[in-house]
Amino acid sequence: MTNGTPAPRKATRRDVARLAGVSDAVVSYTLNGTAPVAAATAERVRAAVEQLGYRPNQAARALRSGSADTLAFLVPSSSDPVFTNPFFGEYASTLEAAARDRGYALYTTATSFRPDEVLARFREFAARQIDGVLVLAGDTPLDSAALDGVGLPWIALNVASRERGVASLGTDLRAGAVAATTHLLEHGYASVGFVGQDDPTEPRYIGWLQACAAAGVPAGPFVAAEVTRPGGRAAGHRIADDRARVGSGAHHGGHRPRALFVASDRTAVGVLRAFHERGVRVPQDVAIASFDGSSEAEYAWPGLTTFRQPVDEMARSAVTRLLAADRDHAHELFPGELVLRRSCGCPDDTV
Amino acid sequence: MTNGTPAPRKATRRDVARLAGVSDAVVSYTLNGTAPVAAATAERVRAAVEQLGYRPNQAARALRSGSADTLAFLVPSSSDPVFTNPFFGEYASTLEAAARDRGYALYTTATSFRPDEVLARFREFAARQIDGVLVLAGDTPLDSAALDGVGLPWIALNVASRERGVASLGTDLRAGAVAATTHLLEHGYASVGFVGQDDPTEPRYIGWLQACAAAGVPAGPFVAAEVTRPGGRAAGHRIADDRARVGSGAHHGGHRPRALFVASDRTAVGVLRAFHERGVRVPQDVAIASFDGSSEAEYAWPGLTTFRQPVDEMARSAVTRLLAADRDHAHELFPGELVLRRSCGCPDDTV
DNA sequence: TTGAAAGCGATACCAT
DNA sequence: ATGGTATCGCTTTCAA
Repeated sequence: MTNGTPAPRKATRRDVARLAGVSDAVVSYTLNGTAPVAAATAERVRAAVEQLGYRPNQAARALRSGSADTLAFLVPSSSDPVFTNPFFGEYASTLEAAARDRGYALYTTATSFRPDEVLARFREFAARQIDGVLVLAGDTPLDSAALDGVGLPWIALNVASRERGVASLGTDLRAGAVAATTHLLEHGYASVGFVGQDDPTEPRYIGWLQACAAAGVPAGPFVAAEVTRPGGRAAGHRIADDRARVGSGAHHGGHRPRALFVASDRTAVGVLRAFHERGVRVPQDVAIASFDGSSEAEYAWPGLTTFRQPVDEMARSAVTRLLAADRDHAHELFPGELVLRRSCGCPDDTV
Repeated sequence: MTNGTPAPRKATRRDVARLAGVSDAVVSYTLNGTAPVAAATAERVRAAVEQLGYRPNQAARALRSGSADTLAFLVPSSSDPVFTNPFFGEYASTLEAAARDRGYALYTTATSFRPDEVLARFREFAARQIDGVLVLAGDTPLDSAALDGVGLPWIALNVASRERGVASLGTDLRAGAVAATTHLLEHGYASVGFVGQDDPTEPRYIGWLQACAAAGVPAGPFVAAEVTRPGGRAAGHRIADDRARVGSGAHHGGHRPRALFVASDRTAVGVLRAFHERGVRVPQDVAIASFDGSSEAEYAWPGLTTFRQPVDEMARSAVTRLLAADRDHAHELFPGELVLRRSCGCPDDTV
């Protein structure tokens, strides 16, 4: 096809009113519960609606009421094949369910991470009478002042830390890093290295340092890697070949670590790949714990021990807060949990 | 937050008209090119638009014109965590770009696979003045008559075969199965087994049989598996333990095959997992080729040789056909290509 | 409890 | 080339 029939001239509210023998207003009252309607009248209206297969025109409703009963989910992405963000699918799923539960539809849109593009999307949303925007921020820098200027409520998802004036939420990355690193240490490995972004202010980096310090072991080595599978693979090759160089903030390095905290599942999958290629065994030669709890950690080989981000809870909270009458500009931090699998040296894993 | 300012009272077309010193109509003419406008006038209008930051109200436009300039992407999913369809992300990405290129927004929605739910979504789309629907069908049965009744153009994505009266497209699964199986045979393996759904009419199953027949080798064994990672894992365990039973249409079985054509990457990832658990080496003990060309095949270990579905091309074609003035009810078949990696026994792979 | 009617903001037809 | 204006379908006062 494209299939499609000349459309049997859709019934309007007026048709319903006539058939039920009432005024237009009463139809509205009945359907929206905006005013009391006699039981008998309501019954006739409902029958007419049924008979005509009447569905209120949402465009008219939006025009009149200024609300399209729709939320937008905006996914800025730095790489070209958008929706590349691994969290996208998981968030989309729950956000849609949560929005629908509250009578809203969800409108999903990708964009480049460029501030002017993000702003342009916000403007488009406003023009479409959209009621609020959920932004999957990740590491995208957001120009909150400009976005606020559009006049749409919005909230940032997947954000690491509080920023003045922006509503946001995210997993407690630091605590997760502590949990993962500590677990590795409890296995008895003498030290734990870190693979992740080269950013000394990053909470996972900080958590790793803290856990090492708390255990009284030297932290290291630090191996810089992009948050991608190729980035992880490159880092893995450097480690396997004992070329891991000391990155910023590293305390020592240059020899292959016995255990590794990798800052994301994507990166860890790349590291695993590199290790396979070089014959480095996990966990026998190097143990690994990673971060995110995404599905790619589950079926990796060996299964990745990983700190799970509570995406569902975060998504539901995001919708609730976005729709709340009394809006806050807080940053909500969610706890996660460590999922144990084989890669850290634990005996078995469920899948 | 939720952030949001009291909204600086949005400018309407009337404000623009007044500021530019023209009538409402001229603003429309200028912006939409619906009628000739003097260059000087147009300039004044544009300046006013700029100055006021005017954005046409899309709800009003939709009400008046009957079109929201929006396409819907509907993803029926059988499992509860919706958006579980592995193609979802890839399609969403390209569909959105293609729609945007043509001035349409894309509205993404998940639903259960239940026919009445799908129908309900179509009705909702119609009420929202949506212009057309892209349905990611997969193996979802669609009640095309009922959907046509809604009066919305629609097209089914990811469909295996032509069905009367429905516009659809999909990869040539049979040809892909032939290519994958044949490649395995060319490696010199004496026979090639099949892991996939237990459905003798399935094109990949048929293609597998055909390729074996063409090479003059017995086809088998056939191992039934759900199109999921756990399904693949279970099948993999049966194979590794030499418990692979003869499924319907199988020609022989009961001993571990030397090579395997697996009908999807998801399934293959599960098989790989099972083989790792049992110490079956790929490709030394069993070679594997799979189907889809998704990103999970790329970083699996070993990298999966897989038949890539041309998702991008299909998505672009879907949008084009959906928007075409002269709608067809054809089924468009796309060729794919075999991506060689290590799992089939090829020497190396790029990643 | 019900009805009449005034818009919401844009489009497009009909004049001029 | 430009200006009036009816209209899209619905919500919501205001009166009755």
